[in-house]
Amino acid sequence: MKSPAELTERFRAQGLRVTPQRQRIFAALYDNPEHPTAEAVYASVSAEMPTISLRTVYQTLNDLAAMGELVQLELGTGSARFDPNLDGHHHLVCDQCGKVLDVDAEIAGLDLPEDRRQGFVIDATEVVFRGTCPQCAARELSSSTH
Amino acid sequence: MKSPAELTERFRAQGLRVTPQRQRIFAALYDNPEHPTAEAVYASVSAEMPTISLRTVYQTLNDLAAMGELVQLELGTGSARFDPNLDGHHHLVCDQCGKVLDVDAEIAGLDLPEDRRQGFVIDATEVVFRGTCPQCAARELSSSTH
DNA sequence: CAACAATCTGCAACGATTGTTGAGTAGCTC
DNA sequence: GAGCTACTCAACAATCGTTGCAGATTGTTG
Repeated sequence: MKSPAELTERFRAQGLRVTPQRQRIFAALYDNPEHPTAEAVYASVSAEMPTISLRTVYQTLNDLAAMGELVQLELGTGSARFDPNLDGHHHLVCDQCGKVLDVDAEIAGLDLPEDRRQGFVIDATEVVFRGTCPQCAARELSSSTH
Repeated sequence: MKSPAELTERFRAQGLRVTPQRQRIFAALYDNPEHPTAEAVYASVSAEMPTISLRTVYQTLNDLAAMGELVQLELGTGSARFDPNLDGHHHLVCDQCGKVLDVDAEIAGLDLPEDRRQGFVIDATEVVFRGTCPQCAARELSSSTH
């Protein structure tokens, strides 16, 4: 994702204001480009700015998503996750704990032939690999041998 | 998905009872193998059995999902959708209206190489094509020329 | 610096789903 | 067909993630 400075410019260019809250959110996303939930971003920013509201975090994340500066993922893990990585890529999702990791591999043949699109205009193609992460697998193992 | 008669057997085999409510739900899914939400199934069954409760529909759909007789899809469309089609297949999702269609095409090369799995045990691979369905595209067009 | 509009916050509300309770109904087995 | 027990219903509450709202606050522009 863009640097906080670049995002600041983009916000101004759109007539959006650059508040301290937003700057902290930019920084939090830039420092920690995982797939945070809104709650996670809130927790991170709250540490430095205890008065910020969760509402503001949602607001800013939505603004960023609307501008295409991050992607909102809906992976059925309960809450939305925001992905600052804009390069086309795919995800590994742990069904146990909801963890999301990026897949570092090209996946070929993802183009849906015209005659299979049923009239849809396709904007994005996502591949989700669901399974169990190493930590959860270990936890399962230890509880079953117990 | 299995026929109502087969589901009846499977329920009995599991020690679950086969009530008229459940039978109607089986039939509704069998007749109309779209990707209904719980609410949609409820609406469909309510037409014939006005006293059925949404609670019962959720219960039965969850039972079916637990038995593997249908798949619960989480596509970020607000509510869960239940997919009676058990063959490995993929989905077209309309970002505007939330409609979900099956993709009738094999997609090759979906195997994630061992060295890209980051320790995950992969159970399932889903491909989601997101875009705009013909109806929503038409609606957009007519409202913009207006 | 003043003024205006955008933003922030705290709280209430929302939609989807599940828990609970208790009373009534009715599968299923013998 | 009787009895056990699962199931259903209804009504309501609660949960969780997210968004709407009102009033106070504050970037930003001239």
